[in-house]
Amino acid sequence: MMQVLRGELRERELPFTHQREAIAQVMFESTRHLSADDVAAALRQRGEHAGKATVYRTLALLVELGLATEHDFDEGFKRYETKVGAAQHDHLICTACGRVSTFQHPELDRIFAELASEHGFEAITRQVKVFGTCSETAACRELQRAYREAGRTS
Amino acid sequence: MMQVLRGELRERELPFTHQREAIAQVMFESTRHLSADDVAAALRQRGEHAGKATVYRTLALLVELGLATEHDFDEGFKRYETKVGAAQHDHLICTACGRVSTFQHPELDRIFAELASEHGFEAITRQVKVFGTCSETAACRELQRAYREAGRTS
DNA sequence: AACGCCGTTGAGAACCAGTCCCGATCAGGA
DNA sequence: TCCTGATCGGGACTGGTTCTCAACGGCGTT
Ligand SMILES: [Mn+2]
Ligand SMILES: [Mn+2]
Ligand SMILES: [Zn+2]
Ligand SMILES: [Zn+2]
Repeated sequence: MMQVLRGELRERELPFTHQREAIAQVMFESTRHLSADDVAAALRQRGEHAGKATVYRTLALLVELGLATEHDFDEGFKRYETKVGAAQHDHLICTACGRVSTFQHPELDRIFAELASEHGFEAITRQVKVFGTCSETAACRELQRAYREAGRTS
Repeated sequence: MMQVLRGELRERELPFTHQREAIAQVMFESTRHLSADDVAAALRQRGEHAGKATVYRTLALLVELGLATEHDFDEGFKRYETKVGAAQHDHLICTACGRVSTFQHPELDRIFAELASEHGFEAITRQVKVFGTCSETAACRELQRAYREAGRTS
């Protein structure tokens, strides 16, 4: 797993440093959406440390190498997610409780491929996010009801 | 057109101020994706003025009222776009030249409606963005070629 | 037309995620 | 082991956005 990173770095003649290894380790071992602070905290928890500039630089590098993706869930900061051994998926974000759930839809790949070729566009990445309210908590369900009623009358 | 704003504000018992009118005017008269600075500049050009706090507050209000949408095209700041008299659409963003083009796909609405009901989710807004390279300029087309070749070999 | 309530406005300070600086350190090939 | 160029990191800095709070202005009432 770490060999993937080693290989990508060697290919570009970039050094495989302790910090890059540790940060990649944190990313590869989690399936969650981690902020830069989350990564720094995870490092501390294993007795490692990296300056915040290095954390940001390395996360950007992992994205560049195709080993992670960057997300903005409208929280005021970015989150990162491993792409190693993970299926492509998109996100549903609950604006009430903040929960992020994922989905895969078999038709989306085809649709975006069609769109790109129609527009003479070479698609590299896509961001598909649906914001709304989930039904996990009573508060979220309450907001769902309120929103549906408002939609009917306005 | 301005009556739409007047009505939404009255309904919520919010005052219809000169600044809100001027900023909404700027938004409604443009079909482009405007930053807060763009809005302030457009105001200046018509001899009007609003403090930056007011610009941000009013843009957020227009989004809240359903009269505008907010976009993040990874430029480090947000952009806003009128929703009054505009068809729903999504965006293709060229990471080489920054151009943003739009598209509509007839199947997307159905797909997101299905997804939402499958997940017990009440969808309010969606953000669909495709990042890549367009074919508008020679530089963009050059990057398209480079990217396709890299994709074949890596 | 004047009054009064209360939300709005605006100049600037504050905030904060992310970037930059640059001297010390390190990876890794010779 | 040596050498060199890239990386690291603490802290300063940036810039978009939000906050503060006294002055102001809608707008319903009288
Ligand atoms: Mn995810
Ligand atoms: Mn648009
Ligand atoms: Zn929820
Ligand atoms: Zn382009």
